[in-house]
Amino acid sequence: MAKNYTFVPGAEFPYQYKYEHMAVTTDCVIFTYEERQLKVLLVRRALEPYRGRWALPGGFLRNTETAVQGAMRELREETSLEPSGLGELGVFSDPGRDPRERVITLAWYALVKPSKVVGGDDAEKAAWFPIDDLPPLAFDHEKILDAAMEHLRRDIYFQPVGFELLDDEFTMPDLQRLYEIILGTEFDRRNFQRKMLASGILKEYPGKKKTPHPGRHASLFSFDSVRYDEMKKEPGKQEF
Amino acid sequence: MAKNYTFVPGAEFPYQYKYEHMAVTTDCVIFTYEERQLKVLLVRRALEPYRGRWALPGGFLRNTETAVQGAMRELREETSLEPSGLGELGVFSDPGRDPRERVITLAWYALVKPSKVVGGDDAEKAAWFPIDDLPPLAFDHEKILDAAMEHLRRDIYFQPVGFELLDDEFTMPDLQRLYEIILGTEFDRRNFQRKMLASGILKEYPGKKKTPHPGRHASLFSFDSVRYDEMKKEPGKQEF
DNA sequence: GCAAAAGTGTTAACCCTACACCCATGC
DNA sequence: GCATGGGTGTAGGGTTAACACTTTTGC
Repeated sequence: MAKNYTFVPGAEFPYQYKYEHMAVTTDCVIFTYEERQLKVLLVRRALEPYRGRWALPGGFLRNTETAVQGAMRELREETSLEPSGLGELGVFSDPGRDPRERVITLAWYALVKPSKVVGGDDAEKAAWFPIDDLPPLAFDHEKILDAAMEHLRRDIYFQPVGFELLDDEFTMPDLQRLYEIILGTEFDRRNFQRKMLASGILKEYPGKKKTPHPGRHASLFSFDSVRYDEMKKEPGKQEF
Repeated sequence: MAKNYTFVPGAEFPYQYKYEHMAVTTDCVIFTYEERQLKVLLVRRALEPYRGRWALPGGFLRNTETAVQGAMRELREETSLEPSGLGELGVFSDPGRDPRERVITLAWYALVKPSKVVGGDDAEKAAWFPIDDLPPLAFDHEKILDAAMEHLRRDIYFQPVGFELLDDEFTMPDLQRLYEIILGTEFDRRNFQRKMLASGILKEYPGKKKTPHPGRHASLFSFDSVRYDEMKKEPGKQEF
């Protein structure tokens, strides 16, 4: 079969194809939960267009990597973060969404524990922003973020996403507030606790958490991953 | 800003770019439900690679259209079908999935009523196959189909997908069998009917359906889209 | 008449909801 | 001691799940 592309080193336009090809980028929406707030990781753009604006970490996909690998690489390069996996978010393909030329963006999302949050050394390059207090973003990244929030709201019914956003040990009120923020609702304390414990994926963790405010200290729990893996094998719809 | 691509008409490789670009295609998984079977629409490939094999309808994305528009166009060109909308399925980006060169495929899916099923005129070019009796497929299209089935199973909880797969009038046993096939489970006849009627999105339709087999004839129902639109506006998790 | 499929109603178990009281802690 | 927040138990309502008998139809 005849090759339908060629590479001409040194040419002004060295990547040459028989058929129309496209620029493809990946972007990542990385959430964490810290200080009772849902936060998202942004990077400051060093190049035009939108130079100086905050944007989702991401960049051009290389020809030898899968989309997930590309998203992971860009994320590592720009923020030193390496989540355990990326969930598929969607395709953003509006022909006018990038002023330079038509760019297809493959969006991904991940949840990380606050303990993995990058330090403040390069706060001018990468920083966490509360989801309800964001700076203006580059491109159509607001739209991508909206899609990510919607995915998060849907996933929380089927996967124990709460535990990927919290530190290894957490209190029941912390977990509850996280659910309330993501879903935009409120739960009864007692019913929430009962349902969570009944699901069987929590185990008690010795000790109490000191709170900075008055009131009884809350007990600590941790996510029982062994139990969860067993449950995943069993059939049936699972909710958390 | 300097242009980072150019077009050289007549050249062997007329599409030339400053940076690496990629071939992007769209593929569609179109389901219907007919003769008590879930079926999927396939087209026979006229060109290499995989010439003569059955494949999902799809093709190269053009630079002026969104991914959905491209998927719709290819679907129309290859199968004369125009579903009301396409749902996002995912990105297939394994570098080796196309033998010609690296191709990113954006996959979509839709549900159509059997009344829209294309006739047998060009059965050699496009045809419906039962989901559990498929010919060998081109590329990684089996993988795309698996992803589509999984999406269908998830969507059926939140959207009344059953009614997009059935004709305007249908019987309760038909609807039940459809749910059972998609979810791979069995339901109690009486409980299924009660739950469906309680959801309020069905209305009775005059007449009975003659069955080809012995047994009492089943009453007909239709989907109450007015009622459904009202319910969509109301808050709360809806299941069907 | 007989087998196959569809229509209908009742009961018990379970789950979810709403709600009240007590306990530990900081100030 | 008092305000704040956390831990626990229980009763009622609603939903789901299990189950049997009757009716209509083709052969």
